[in-house]
Amino acid sequence: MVSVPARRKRATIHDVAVEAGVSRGTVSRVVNDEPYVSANARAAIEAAIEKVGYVPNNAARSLVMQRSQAVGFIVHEPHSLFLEDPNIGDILLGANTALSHADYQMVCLIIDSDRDTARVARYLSGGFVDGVIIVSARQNDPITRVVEKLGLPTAFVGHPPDLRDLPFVGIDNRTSARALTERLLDTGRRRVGMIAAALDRDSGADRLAGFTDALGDAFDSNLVASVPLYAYAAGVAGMRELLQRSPEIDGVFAASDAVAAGALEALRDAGRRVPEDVGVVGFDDSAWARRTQPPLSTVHQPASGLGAGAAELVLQQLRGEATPVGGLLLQTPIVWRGSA
Amino acid sequence: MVSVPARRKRATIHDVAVEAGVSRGTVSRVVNDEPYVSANARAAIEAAIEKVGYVPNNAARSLVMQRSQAVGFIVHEPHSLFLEDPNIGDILLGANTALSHADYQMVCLIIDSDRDTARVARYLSGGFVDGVIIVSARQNDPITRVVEKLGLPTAFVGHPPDLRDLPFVGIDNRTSARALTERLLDTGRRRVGMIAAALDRDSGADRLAGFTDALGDAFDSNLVASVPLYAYAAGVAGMRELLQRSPEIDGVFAASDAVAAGALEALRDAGRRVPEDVGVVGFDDSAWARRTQPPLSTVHQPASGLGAGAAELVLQQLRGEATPVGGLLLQTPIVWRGSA
DNA sequence: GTTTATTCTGTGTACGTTCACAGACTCTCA
DNA sequence: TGAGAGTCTGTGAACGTACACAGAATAAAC
Repeated sequence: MVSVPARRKRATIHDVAVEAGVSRGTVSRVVNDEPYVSANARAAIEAAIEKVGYVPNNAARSLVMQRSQAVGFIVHEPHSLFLEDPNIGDILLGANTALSHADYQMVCLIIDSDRDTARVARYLSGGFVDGVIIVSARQNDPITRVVEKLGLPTAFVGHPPDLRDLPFVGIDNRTSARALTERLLDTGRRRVGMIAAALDRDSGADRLAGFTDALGDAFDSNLVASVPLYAYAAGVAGMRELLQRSPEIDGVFAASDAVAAGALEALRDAGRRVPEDVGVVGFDDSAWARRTQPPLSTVHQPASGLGAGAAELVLQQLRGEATPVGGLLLQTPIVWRGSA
Repeated sequence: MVSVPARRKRATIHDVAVEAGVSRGTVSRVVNDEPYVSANARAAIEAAIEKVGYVPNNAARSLVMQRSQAVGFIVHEPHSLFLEDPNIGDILLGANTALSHADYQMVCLIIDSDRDTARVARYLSGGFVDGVIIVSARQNDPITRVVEKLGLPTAFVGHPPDLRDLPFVGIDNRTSARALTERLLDTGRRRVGMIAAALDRDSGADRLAGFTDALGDAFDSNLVASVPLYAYAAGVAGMRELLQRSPEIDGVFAASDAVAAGALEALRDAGRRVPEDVGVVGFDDSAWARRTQPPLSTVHQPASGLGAGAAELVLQQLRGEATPVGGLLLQTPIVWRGSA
């Protein structure tokens, strides 16, 4: 007669205790690396753990410890953005690496509809996570409110404009834009313009401010075209506008790589050579940057660093440490390629 | 004197019971939508839940139910792939959507080093997840072995060559390649070649097989160039080789969009016009396809469908249902753009 | 040899659920 | 009226762990 190979029950701390001839408490102390365990007992318990194949039950541990050892990673974007924004994948990876290093698990929470919002809010209230990382929060975001009400340790990647006092990690758009523009000026360009984009966002406004900083007295508002989005088509339109207004233009700072790629097309159409006639720089070091002809000089987004930084900010709070006020601003190295 | 705003304790099922004047059991029945609850009691309990802000504690529930309501999403790739492969993000999204619809949570487990392998193996053994979705498993993968040993419900996105009997979801590379090639032939091309890539992978071999199927007797091995990787540079090299061997070539099936983009460059260098002189088709419908000049005709990868399919496969096993043998092969629509 | 400190160990309780069981209350029908 | 079926409700376990506490063993000091 063949016995049914019933799903073998997992070994508990009690099984280990019996096997090693000690009590639950002592096993618990060994498992949690606490002092006051004799060498004998420790050896016996370690052997017993190995023998019965013991792995601590997380649910039981969570229940008694009142924490889950998990951190939520909330992305509040339409699905399509995951495709378009190559950074989100790297942010996720960076956060995941930092969290797992600290023995925390990362749970992906993706919000794409109002139904999702409710589900995630419920999830957060359920104590499933000890903290959250929020990517691209919206202004007056319901999730942000839930998190605030629960007092959950939080870190934002990029910060919502209405919540300057919560911990966040971002890049210093203004300083980076300034450095990039200065480098462009150093190559001998005389008439440098900018295609500014998304001025309703912090990032867009700060990049323009950095450009203005770099030009100082030489700033000429006639050399700035403003487009609504960080998009290819917007770049084409913005460049045409600049060419019309200032045909003698010889340098362009595009607010993003996609915008820069569009600018390249408009310049090509207008018969200008890049970089000979006009130098072009982008921002983001996205996939665009390496695929344009010539490849773009741009500013590298330290995406995985952003993720790791946000994770670290959450972990700090979890450990009860203070977080830096005003957020964490990351360095953004300039990548010089062929376009300027 | 100001009282310390102590972290407010979460309401338990017991609090609800007291508030509603019933017992824990009855509340549990309402929460879990079980029958045999009077209308009175139900109303009182629902009001009480609202009032005390009760949300079930997952750890306690997991402990007694012996399950976690979570599914692991395992990606076994170097970090860089997350950047390069736009599909992984969509697969993740598709899986996440399907799982959360069934009230399961998705936990991201990314393996990038041997240390990660050990960590994830330990995690899986810890009963943190009820099932797993594995993306791009390797041959003889230690994680696959752990999963098998634990008898964890599993689904692969794309299947490792050595595990044909486990549930998987993939695309029908062969049929898709055949359909694409036939369509290319239908446009009147006489000498159609292929840049085959990654023949050591299922996908690469199947795409070549589909090409061969479509050509039938007209197949000419002289018109096939084989390159090691799905990469741009490989596409350039492959196309040069084909042009040298068969200068009269007027159609090319590139094994991926990246390869096709490389082929486009090689054709441009050789002074051939696309699509007038040579028709080019790619595979994947990746970001490349829309950025080349002209944009590529290609086969669309139903990435989010793959994720959703894998999730469904795991959920089926979780419900105790049978899974389709031989895996799930998804339809791949042809996207006809300017390159052929 | 007694006291005192130090190291080690076992036990009971609590965490917040679900589930099986037993009992109470309503109906219906003979 | 009483038996039986169907509906509803409360109670006591159990899940596997951490932690506080009490107590035993050992070592050190007088």
